[in-house]
Amino acid sequence: MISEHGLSDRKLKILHAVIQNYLETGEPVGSRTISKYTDLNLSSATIRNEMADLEELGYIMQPHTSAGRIPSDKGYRLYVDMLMEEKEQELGELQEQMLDKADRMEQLLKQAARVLASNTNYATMVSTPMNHSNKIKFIQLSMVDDEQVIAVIVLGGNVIKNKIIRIEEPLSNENLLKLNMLLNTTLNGMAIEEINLGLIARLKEQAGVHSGVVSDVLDAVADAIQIDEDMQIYTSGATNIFKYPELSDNQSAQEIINAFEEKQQLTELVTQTLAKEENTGIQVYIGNETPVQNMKDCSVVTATYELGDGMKGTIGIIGPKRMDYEHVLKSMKRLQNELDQMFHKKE
Amino acid sequence: MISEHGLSDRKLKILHAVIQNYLETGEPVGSRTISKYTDLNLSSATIRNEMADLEELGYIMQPHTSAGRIPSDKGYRLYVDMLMEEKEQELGELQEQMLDKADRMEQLLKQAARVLASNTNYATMVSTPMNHSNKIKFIQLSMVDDEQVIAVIVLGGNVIKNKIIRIEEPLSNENLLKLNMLLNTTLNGMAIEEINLGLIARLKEQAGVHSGVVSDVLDAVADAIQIDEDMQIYTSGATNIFKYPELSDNQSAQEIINAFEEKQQLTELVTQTLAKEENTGIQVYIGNETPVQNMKDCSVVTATYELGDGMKGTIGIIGPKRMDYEHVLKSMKRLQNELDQMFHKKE
DNA sequence: TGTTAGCACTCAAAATTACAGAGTGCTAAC
DNA sequence: GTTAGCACTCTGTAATTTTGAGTGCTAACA
Repeated sequence: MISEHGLSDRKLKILHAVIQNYLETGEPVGSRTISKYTDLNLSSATIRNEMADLEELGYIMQPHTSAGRIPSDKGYRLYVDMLMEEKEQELGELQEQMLDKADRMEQLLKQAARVLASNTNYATMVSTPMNHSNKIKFIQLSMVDDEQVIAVIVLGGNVIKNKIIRIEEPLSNENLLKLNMLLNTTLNGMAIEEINLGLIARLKEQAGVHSGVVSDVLDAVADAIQIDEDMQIYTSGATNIFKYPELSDNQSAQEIINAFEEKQQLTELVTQTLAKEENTGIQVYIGNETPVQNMKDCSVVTATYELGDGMKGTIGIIGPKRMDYEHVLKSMKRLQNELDQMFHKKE
Repeated sequence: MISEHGLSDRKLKILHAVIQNYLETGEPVGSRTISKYTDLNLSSATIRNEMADLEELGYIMQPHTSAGRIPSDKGYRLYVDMLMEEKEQELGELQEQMLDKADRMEQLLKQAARVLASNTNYATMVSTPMNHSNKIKFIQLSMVDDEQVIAVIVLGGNVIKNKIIRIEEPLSNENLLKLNMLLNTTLNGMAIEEINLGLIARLKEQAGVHSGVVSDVLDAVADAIQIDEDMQIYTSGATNIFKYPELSDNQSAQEIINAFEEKQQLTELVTQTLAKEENTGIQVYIGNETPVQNMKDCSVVTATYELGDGMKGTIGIIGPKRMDYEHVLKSMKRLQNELDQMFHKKE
């Protein structure tokens, strides 16, 4: 039985065994181990021959001449795509842990990252939902005192933006009312992309003397769409990488932790994840496949969750290439579901 | 010449030399090194005698029997308090680097942490200013749609808080106006501590049917004072600790980095720093003196900066005990000044 | 009396050696 | 096609030696 990757059934079984064994131990695995580990009833010598083939095909490799084999990125890829079966796992526990402190979204997401990290023993990240394409729901200007006006802008998913605007001379109540009216009638229900230069010019014209204020308000609106501005990323368990010797040398550890501290790179990961639409929304990057160069020695698993409003956020798990993919994918799916549920319950 | 610590001038010079040398190299320093390093013109044997005394007095210690000496916490303390002279340093550069991207306070502080980290090669943190004791400047309720009201609260230092409040039935414009009036006349200019139960009861009574909304607004106000809620801590250069072998073993590195990731402990550090008022606002914690247990093998230097409005924030530098105190203190003072300047300029 | 030269001693770190064990590839026999 | 067997390779570890920096102490010196 040969499928498109050109591997015999027996080779597949051996590859599977090598990878599973390596996932557990983190040590190169030799032919003798496999010959006992599997139900193939083959001698180590036979296994050796097969393994030599598998190495030639690029699925496994030797760290040095007389060591066992470890999976290559290609090997992991085949494993994740085809070989792995998903584990069963006890449910409910995660949810309980999460509902515990979940009074605010921010807290909730932080907590989610934390639970996921302690649940998997890998490093995790959760991004706040992003207003991908969003509509203005409400705009309001109010005088704070004689010199300052505050602009409050509410967007689709109840995302709120403020801006304090300095003015030279106080606005009369009447004028304030007019401005509010003008802004709301013109902009409400409008998607941010629809606000173009023509519209802006028209608005300013109608605002007359107060065109300065209008342009400040529009600045605030512009800020609101700035993705990086309003996307927060919560991380947890970065130090988990120290549990895996292959990632704990100073060099790798520094790179990974740096990526976690300066969230810049994680932002990129989120962006890429959201861009690439897949069925389940779950993606696995192995080694060099990752969009984040600092994590080239890791595997990265990402998933998206939705708020219904078109708001999407990302969950990520970062661990060694020999991560427990079955467990991770399972946990990921559960968290995804639970976040979905929670947000829809709140809705 | 003997001062209150009971050390002869010569012993002081030797201690100074030991510490300075150790700061540079990170290696235990021996008597022969000192005898060459100083202008005392003493033989190594004499130095040895003095060093034995210094060890007995607890200022220096030996990692093992036949090694040189390293400073103890007590030794560092003496050094920081008395021995150290401040270095001259070229000015201007830091400011330029900072003004670069400083369009918003958040960005500014992030940038400050970053600059400080790259300038000192230690890990740094900057906390956003906190409204220690703050007054309500302005409250405004507005209808977003038929089911939701948004409450905007502006506090002393232009800190803005929002809360979206669900209501069962729409408020009429008139009622909204009344409520706004009521809230503003009652609460404006009021310090948060002044809002007590009596006041709340009175407010609710006056609000009549809408007492529910009032209590939601007050909840939002309560949130506003929650320190932890609105204090953000930005960190940078956590990976700098890997530059110092004495902190790079897995154990210590994990602890420190964990403190940086879960900001909880840093929050404590900030609180303590703000509580303890000193002349310059700069404090040095050496080893076990630190309020953060995870950093017991480090030295922590903190400073506060002010926004004039009674808003205070904290800057922190975390490094090995053998950190370059002169440089650090200098940098700290400069950053302190520059933040002060910037915020007052903006004011 | 304080300073110094000299020496025996200590200890950690580095280098050296030896050894065991895991694993391989190849060959020859089944 | 499978397997047993063997020679060979390589790593990791443990044991051992070497090296060198540094100390404390003693005795001589100014």
